[in-house]
Amino acid sequence: MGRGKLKLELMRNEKSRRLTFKKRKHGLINKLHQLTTLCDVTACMIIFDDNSNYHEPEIWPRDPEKVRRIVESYDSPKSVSTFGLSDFFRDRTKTVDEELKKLRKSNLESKFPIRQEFLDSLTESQLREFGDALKNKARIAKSRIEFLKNQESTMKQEFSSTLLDYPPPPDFGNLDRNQETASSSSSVMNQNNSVISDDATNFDDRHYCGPSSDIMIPQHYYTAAAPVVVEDVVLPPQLQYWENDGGDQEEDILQFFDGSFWS
Amino acid sequence: MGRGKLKLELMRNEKSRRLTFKKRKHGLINKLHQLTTLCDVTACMIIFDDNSNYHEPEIWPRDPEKVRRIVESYDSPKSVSTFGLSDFFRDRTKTVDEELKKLRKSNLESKFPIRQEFLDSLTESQLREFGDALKNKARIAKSRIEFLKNQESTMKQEFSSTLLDYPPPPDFGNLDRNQETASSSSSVMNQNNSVISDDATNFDDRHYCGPSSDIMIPQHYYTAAAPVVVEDVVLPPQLQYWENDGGDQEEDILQFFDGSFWS
DNA sequence: TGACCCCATATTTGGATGGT
DNA sequence: ACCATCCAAATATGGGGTCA
Repeated sequence: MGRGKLKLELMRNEKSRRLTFKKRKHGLINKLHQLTTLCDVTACMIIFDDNSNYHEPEIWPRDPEKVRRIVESYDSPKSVSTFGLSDFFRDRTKTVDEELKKLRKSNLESKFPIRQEFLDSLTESQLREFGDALKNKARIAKSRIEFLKNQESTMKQEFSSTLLDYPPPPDFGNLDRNQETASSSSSVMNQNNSVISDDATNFDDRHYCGPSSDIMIPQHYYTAAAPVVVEDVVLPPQLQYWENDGGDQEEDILQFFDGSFWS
Repeated sequence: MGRGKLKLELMRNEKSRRLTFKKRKHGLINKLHQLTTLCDVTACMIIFDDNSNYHEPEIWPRDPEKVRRIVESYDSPKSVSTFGLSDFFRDRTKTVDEELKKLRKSNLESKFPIRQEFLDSLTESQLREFGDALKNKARIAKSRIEFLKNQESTMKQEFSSTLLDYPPPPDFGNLDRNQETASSSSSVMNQNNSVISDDATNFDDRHYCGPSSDIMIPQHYYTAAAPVVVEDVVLPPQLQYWENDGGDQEEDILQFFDGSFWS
């Protein structure tokens, strides 16, 4: 016996259809989970069981917040300003929350560079989540850049070459509902943990991506290319093994910290 | 040989990781497609390839419009008013579009009941799409109802029993940017293709769901229960086989037309 | 690099059965 | 109705190859 081959059409038998639905749904979610962890990609899925009433949609990841985040970054160009790294700081436990809030404030006050102490303070899972938030942010900015690039090229402005000029440091206005202003320097890790000081040369293939904060970034700054400032950052203890692993994959977690995403 | 067992962790080898990603992504999309067609559910998936640059997110279904629709109905309570059946009428070919526009107008002018000619005019795939749109609409209204039910029960109003009173016919204001007003009657198929005339009795387990149009529905009407008007509708030719099939599954397509969704 | 093909095995899953 | 378990067939997919 075993089983017969399966035609790709709606299953006529209600009972087996429901059973199959549950089995396959489970398998599908399992496989999506595998895909994301095996290949380090972010993904989400929404499944409505239209037939059974009184049933919530099945989603993956389980956390609706994550789904929302992914979905938002999917149609990012429309909602750049509404997505913020602050999402990462939501729904923390009280103590961790306090600690992070403090860290965040100090982080903001020090004008956006990612601080060594900040990274050190995170557990691995927090760091992963932080990385995800950065990924989302990077994607949003990147798609925005692409969008504006296309817009620019179709407009065929004769001034397009001037876009590569070094823009004046943007003033991002009030941050975190306080009254300080911040400079435009943005700090990210690079792959070999070395220093690349900002000499304001060869930045033609990099783009300013804005600070990691949920503030509204003036649109025209996205159109301008700017050098990426890279500081020397030591990996936090939770990720040290990525360094010493000897494999060719240490960029896995670091990748979104370096400039390759923006090339 | 063959292959070794696979640990559920990030694949260290970049090459095989990318390869696996492609294979599994394909398999996943395939399986999602199978799930939806086999079990008649609506689902969507978004996969970002964070590592490779210059790459759009992979989505399923292919049509971004459909993804958008599903996603919107996922967080429906926030966007009830922005989702409309009119989505179904977008991106048609010119001729079909004209025809449908006409049909739509006549449909609206006849105050929302689904017209026989309208259903007849659709191809099977169009009909399926139409069904999907209805499903979405139903889901949105249903979740709205659930939300308000909960709201109501938590408020523990002493007037809650009055919610079952028959509400006055709502005036939905201007429709389709024209100046006509419409009655509240909503027409749906029922399972055995028979007539259930509106006698305004035993409607306690049904709820008014609003017309199938992208107009803003006054919120308080959702809180009121109302009878569902059901007219006699013959299945369009494309779906006749569902009737004569003799199986126990003829409700498969009809289900979202009858009132069972609202019980 | 990507697109396909092969193949041996790992994994999924229809269908049946039994329990509640 | 649901759920768990079993089993064998069907499928997915690592790893390797070839071609362009």
